[in-house]
Amino acid sequence: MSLYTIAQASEEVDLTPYTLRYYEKEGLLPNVTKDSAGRRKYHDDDLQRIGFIKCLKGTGMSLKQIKEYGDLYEKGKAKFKERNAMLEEHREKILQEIKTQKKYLKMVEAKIEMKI
Amino acid sequence: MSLYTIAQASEEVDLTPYTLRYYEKEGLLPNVTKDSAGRRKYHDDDLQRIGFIKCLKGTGMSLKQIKEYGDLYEKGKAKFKERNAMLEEHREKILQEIKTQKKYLKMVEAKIEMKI
DNA sequence: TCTTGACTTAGAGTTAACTTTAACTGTTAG
DNA sequence: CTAACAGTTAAAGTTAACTCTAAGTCAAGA
Repeated sequence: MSLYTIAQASEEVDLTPYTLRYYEKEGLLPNVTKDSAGRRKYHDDDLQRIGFIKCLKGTGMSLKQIKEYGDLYEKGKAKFKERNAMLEEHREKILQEIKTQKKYLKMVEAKIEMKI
Repeated sequence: MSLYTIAQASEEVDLTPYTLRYYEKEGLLPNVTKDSAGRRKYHDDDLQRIGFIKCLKGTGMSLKQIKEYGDLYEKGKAKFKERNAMLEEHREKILQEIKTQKKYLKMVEAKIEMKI
């Protein structure tokens, strides 16, 4: 299968239909098409894009920034540099965040071991 | 020094005075005292507690849950088991989150390397 | 044909976590 | 003594990211 209704796409990417429509309204999913009755049809490309949106969001990027990234993506090669710079900056943020999480993990473990 | 005004405490823990008052209102800081003029005085204990709140919050625990944990903490030894169970569950959540972050990091790095 | 159910829209409502405002009080420097 | 300042309170406002409602459309099955 390579076309999905909103319910199927929703299932596939584990986001509610509400959220998918919201992302689209916010301009994060510019390529979702509609059938003759006006119902959304999601393509594999759309699902991949949603997967990457979830990745960016899950690592703390705001929807606003994700839209900026997506907008650059839409402009193709012309904006490749700018787009990759965003990703590289974000990569650093993730690395930093993992470090912080590890530090916090140690704090929680210390508290567990404290037994008071 | 071992007593801090709200401004000093705020500086120390890197949260605004607004946030400190808000945390207190939400019951997360039950031991902050006031001087004769009604102004808050933060003790080292309070700062430590705020530090641990930041740890829990930074690893995705909601203020509501943090309050629950704090409330158990206030009950001392009586609630030690329950409290530690919370921490151990949270520990698993952090471990899972670190895994997810690493997966997402790989996705971002793959996208950077893609050069398209 | 009727009705059921999944979709559509615009716009309102919700939640968490702050953040600010307004009106006020007590402390301190000149 | 007084002006500036740092604090106080209750309550309203803000923001991000959903989440839901209401009113309507369309296709498919009994």
